[in-house]
Amino acid sequence: MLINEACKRTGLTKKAIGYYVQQELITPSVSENGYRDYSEQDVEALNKISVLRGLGISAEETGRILKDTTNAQLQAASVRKELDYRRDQLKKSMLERLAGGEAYEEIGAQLRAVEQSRSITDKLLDAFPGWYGRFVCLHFARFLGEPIRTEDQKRAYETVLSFLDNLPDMDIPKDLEAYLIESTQRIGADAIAGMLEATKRAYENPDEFLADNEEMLERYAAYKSSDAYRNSPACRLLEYMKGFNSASGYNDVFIPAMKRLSASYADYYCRLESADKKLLERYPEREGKNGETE
Amino acid sequence: MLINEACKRTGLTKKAIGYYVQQELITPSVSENGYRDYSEQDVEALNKISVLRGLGISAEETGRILKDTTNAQLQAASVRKELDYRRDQLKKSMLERLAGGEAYEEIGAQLRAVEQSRSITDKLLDAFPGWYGRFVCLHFARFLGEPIRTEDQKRAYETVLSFLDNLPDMDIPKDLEAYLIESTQRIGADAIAGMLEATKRAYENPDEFLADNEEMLERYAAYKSSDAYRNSPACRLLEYMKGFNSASGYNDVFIPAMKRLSASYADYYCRLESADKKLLERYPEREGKNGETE
DNA sequence: TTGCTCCTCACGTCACGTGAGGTGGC
DNA sequence: TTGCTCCTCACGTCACGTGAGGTGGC
Repeated sequence: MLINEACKRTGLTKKAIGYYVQQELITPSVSENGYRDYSEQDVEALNKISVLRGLGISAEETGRILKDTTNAQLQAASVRKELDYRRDQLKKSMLERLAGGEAYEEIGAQLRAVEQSRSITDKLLDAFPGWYGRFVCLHFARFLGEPIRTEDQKRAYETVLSFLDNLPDMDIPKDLEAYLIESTQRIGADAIAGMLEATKRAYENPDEFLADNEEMLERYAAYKSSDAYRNSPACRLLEYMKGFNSASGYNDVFIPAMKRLSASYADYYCRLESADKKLLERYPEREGKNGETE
Repeated sequence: MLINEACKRTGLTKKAIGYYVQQELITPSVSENGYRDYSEQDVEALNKISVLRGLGISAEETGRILKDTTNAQLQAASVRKELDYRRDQLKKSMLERLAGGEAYEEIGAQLRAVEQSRSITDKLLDAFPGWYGRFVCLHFARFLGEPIRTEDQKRAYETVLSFLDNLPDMDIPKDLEAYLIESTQRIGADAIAGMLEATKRAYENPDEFLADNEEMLERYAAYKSSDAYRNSPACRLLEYMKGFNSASGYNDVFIPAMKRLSASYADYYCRLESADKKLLERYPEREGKNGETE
């Protein structure tokens, strides 16, 4: 079909469609007279593009999402938006307070904290693949709300940024990476937030958690020491990541810097350690369930 | 001071400052050698600009806010952001659902509803001055979440848009407009949302409301029939608006179209009418407390 | 021929970023 | 002279919008 019909069927303008063609989000065939011929698949893709663009996703990321057969890209976009959204929520309340008479300086300081948090979470999401990146990103986002006040925090912030900038590619074996992405492609931001909440309750009341979930923990411990687990990709992935976290400096550089940067993270880490100790007393064969993401 | 120092003191880049100078958000003096000389006031303004831009306000609107001695512009920006924020909240959940496997078509329909709601609230905010615009805007925003499904709704939507586009300037007498803006410049989006909530509770349970607030209503009725009220700018403003709402077609065109556009608004209107009737029975001298904004 | 569609430039928008090339002050 | 700062100008970015001018099909 010609462009006018494609416009009618998608609600897009000629210019917009032209732009997507130029950016190669779609590649309609060209007839002899030079007119472009849009197929049904093109229209379908254009409708998706229209929705994704309307949801605030860039043309480039839209392109990646359309090409992606897993939905890892869509999940990543969703997490990015989730974080954007939280930041906008904070910004909106800042504007509200500004309109209510609060000083520009105070708001400015909080605004800087928000931007700093953003650069860290953005880099985290890029640094780690698939669901793991989404998890780490949302996990640390919770501790990055405080403005930087001391010189030590500033240095810690710089350390974190340069660590993430220089982090080598994880280079997960292809089969394990495929396993990671496929097995977790349905786990969205909401589900991750729920898991983080559950973990939080667990480490805040470790005794209660141990009592309430005894059966589940028993089964988990049994599974962890079974042969089926030891041969599973999940186990190999975990081993691989532990290795990466030691070798890359994640454990020795990144985590300590995060503790210096964020008092709330330091506090969390401390509680987690003591909760983990209790868990180890009960189940000595396992070694730190949450240890992998600290 | 020279531009480099202005950069240090504000955290802005040379190019950004240059842009604000070009857009005349600040107008530093120029020395003989052609160098610009930034004053303390310029730095102060630049710091404000930096905050407002960081909060997502456009350079143009930032300029209006800086020039405005009342804070009507800042309040309007805050309301606009409040609505943006709500839309983004909806969009974020749509993206989440898309990532969770929901169909593009369904999400697309909801997205169109969001955009339609946006064009109406934007026009409302522009059409009415000061606090009144903010109030009307947030008021109607509550009823504009539903997608347009029928032809009749589509026509009603077009009617609403063209009504708002062709609405004549309210042309409030200068003294009344100044009164309106000044007396309400501290009422932000949060406060308005609270008032709308309270009104909602009142019309949903009119009997309870009448019983619980008897004293207040008595005083209000007494005030309304006092000479002090009749000579107040508040009274004249109300009279003026009633006249405008009759003459402009607000009552006869806009409100009926809104009822056809939004079932939830029609429902609200109906409840409001019956609640108002009860109020009139009790306090016959008054004529529709909420009538002014329907 | 007329009216409509398609095409390809080219320039505009918004809020800057990134040089290039030239000048001024120490 | 060197190194640093300031200036203006031009072009790039992102996702298109708005014509202009030319061609093609009925």
